[in-house]
Amino acid sequence: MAEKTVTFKDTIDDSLPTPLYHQLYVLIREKIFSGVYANAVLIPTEKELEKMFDVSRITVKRALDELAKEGLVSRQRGRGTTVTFTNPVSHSSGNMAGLIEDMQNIAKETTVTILEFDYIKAPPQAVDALKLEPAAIVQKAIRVRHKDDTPFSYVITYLPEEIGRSFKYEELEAQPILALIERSGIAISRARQTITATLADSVTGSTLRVNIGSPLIKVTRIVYDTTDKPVEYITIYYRPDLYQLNLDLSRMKGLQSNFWTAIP
Amino acid sequence: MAEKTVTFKDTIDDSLPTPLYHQLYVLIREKIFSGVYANAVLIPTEKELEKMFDVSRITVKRALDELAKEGLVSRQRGRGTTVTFTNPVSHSSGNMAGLIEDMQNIAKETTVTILEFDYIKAPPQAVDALKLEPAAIVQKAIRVRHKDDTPFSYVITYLPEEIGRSFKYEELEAQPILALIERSGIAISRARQTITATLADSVTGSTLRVNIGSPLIKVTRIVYDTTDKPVEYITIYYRPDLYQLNLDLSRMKGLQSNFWTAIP
DNA sequence: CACTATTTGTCCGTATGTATG
DNA sequence: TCATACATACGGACAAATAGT
Repeated sequence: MAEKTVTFKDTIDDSLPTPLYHQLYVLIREKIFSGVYANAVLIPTEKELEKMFDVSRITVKRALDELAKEGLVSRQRGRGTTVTFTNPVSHSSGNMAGLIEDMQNIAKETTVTILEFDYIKAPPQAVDALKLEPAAIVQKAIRVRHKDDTPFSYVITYLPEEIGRSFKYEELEAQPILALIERSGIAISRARQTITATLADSVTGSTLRVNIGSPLIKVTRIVYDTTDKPVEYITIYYRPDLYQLNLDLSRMKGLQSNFWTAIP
Repeated sequence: MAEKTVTFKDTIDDSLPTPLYHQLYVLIREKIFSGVYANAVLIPTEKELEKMFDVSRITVKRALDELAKEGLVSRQRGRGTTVTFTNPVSHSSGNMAGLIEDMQNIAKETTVTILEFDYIKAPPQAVDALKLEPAAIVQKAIRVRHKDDTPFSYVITYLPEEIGRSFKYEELEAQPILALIERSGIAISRARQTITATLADSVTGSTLRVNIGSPLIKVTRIVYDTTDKPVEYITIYYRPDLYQLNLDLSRMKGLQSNFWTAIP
């Protein structure tokens, strides 16, 4: 029986744009999040990490200091570095309705700031998604959603002009956009959503208060009405440390539910 | 009516670990992927970018050179820099069955390499997910899935020992792991899956052939049998430039399907 | 209560990479 | 291309806090 014992040796790469201390920071942080370094346990000492990754102590120290600054570890001289983060284990929150209903619950617990609200010539991706004429006008809105004063999502929406005109700037602050769309007499039937990962740039990074180059969950969604006409094109960036997408799958009936959970 | 015309001025941040040329590279790349800079159009000249982001020409040049090296743009002296990438617009691939069935289709079009295969003392997150005794033994396997010789996913699976022992190392190369679990007499009923974003570290980065610090989609899944006993704990890292998660949502019946699509 | 090994905090000198003008 | 400034990374030295003998 072939049971190979592969020693899992992590390495960091010197021939890359990202600084070593940041690579190390990411690597250790990932171990904390994934539970390899569990809460309250001592992680390897500076000297050990120095040998493990073949870098200088200054580099190790800086990586650990950054982790400490983010509150993921606590450092004490003479003692070592301990993890101060309990990774959120599989939340078994009960089943929920679909995303559309769920979004209205999120809206109740969070606040919205509007960064941009404008009618513009539709950019190519909006023309494509909303099946518009090339020079069509769309309503573009950029909103940031906060929970307890911490921003967790950056939302760009494009609506066909006639739908956008059915509500005012001020209403967007108080109500979810799907509710406003429905109020204008449109019956929403389905949505197609794509989930991927990207890096924070200067705009999303500073707005969501994360470093440029931090990972973000990117969700793109096109919402259709009952006549299969696209009525909303939306792009959302989520902070993965604050929000995650959960899916419940079932063999019998296909997907059951999906919902976002806050990470405490 | 308050129609503010917000000039969307992107900036890059000097007070950050990532080099400026790399921040600029990420920023422009994102514009290309999102369709702001569509295929075949000229992007701003070096001098314009220099002024837009308030950096030196050397920095701009390096960012554009990196984009050219990746084949996203084409540079011609005296002409400018043109985008040579068509962003994949909403694939309307027909509806599909749930993830469990879909994975078997993926298996047919791709190849698997096993990096690690071992029986080890369960790490804390596996103990928690699989509801094991603290010192229990689990089968840990790390596999990389390729499509056309390009790696697109890095998969870590943990199985309770008795399930793992029901098949051999060699079988894992040929068959999807869920099929092997079912063959051992276990009836799979449901799964809970969490999707988030993370950064490539040295291991995932080099295996998936992306730079350290590149964004990756991270999926964590716990699969349960019909008695609600967890039978598999799995973590997958996907390259977001090659694979995306798609969800079809419906107001009436909850989620309809979810599937991964390759990006051409 | 020292004594000691361990571990982190602070500092220095130097070499290299990044970015500006 | 050059000169300059700053960040990154290295090796080393010493100080201060901690835990165990």
